[in-house]
Amino acid sequence: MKSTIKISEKNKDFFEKVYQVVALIPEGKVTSYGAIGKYLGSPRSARMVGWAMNHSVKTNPNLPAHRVVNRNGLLSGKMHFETASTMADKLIAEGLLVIDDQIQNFSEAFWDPSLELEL
DNA sequence: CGATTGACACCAA
DNA sequence: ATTGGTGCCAATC
Repeated sequence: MKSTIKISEKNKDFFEKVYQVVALIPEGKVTSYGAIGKYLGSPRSARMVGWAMNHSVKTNPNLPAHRVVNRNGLLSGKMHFETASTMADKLIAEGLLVIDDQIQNFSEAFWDPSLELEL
């Protein structure tokens, strides 16, 4: 069943939307920057999503940013966490298969907001 | 204000 | 299939 989130119009900032989507990522699932950007209407603004995440660590430390990886399912931003192993460790703890900072079952663990969520 | 950087993605060769 | 180059938008220097 679709969550039907519907990002409130109160979210005026692009970053807020990113935070919202990331916060809605179910445990054991992951998504990509491009998917989030696409969901927000800017499929080419993946870098922006990454930028938002970078700040999210300081602004929203509770945000499950470890569930956001690049298009390849690679834990590109693991170095931005408390420790370089925090990201992979959390993903593994959630049931994901992460080897060498690479999500093995990325295909089945992939969670596309554009598909799972209703705009 | 101009140039460079950044947790990326996509197209072309 | 792999590698290289270009585009995205905002922030920081």
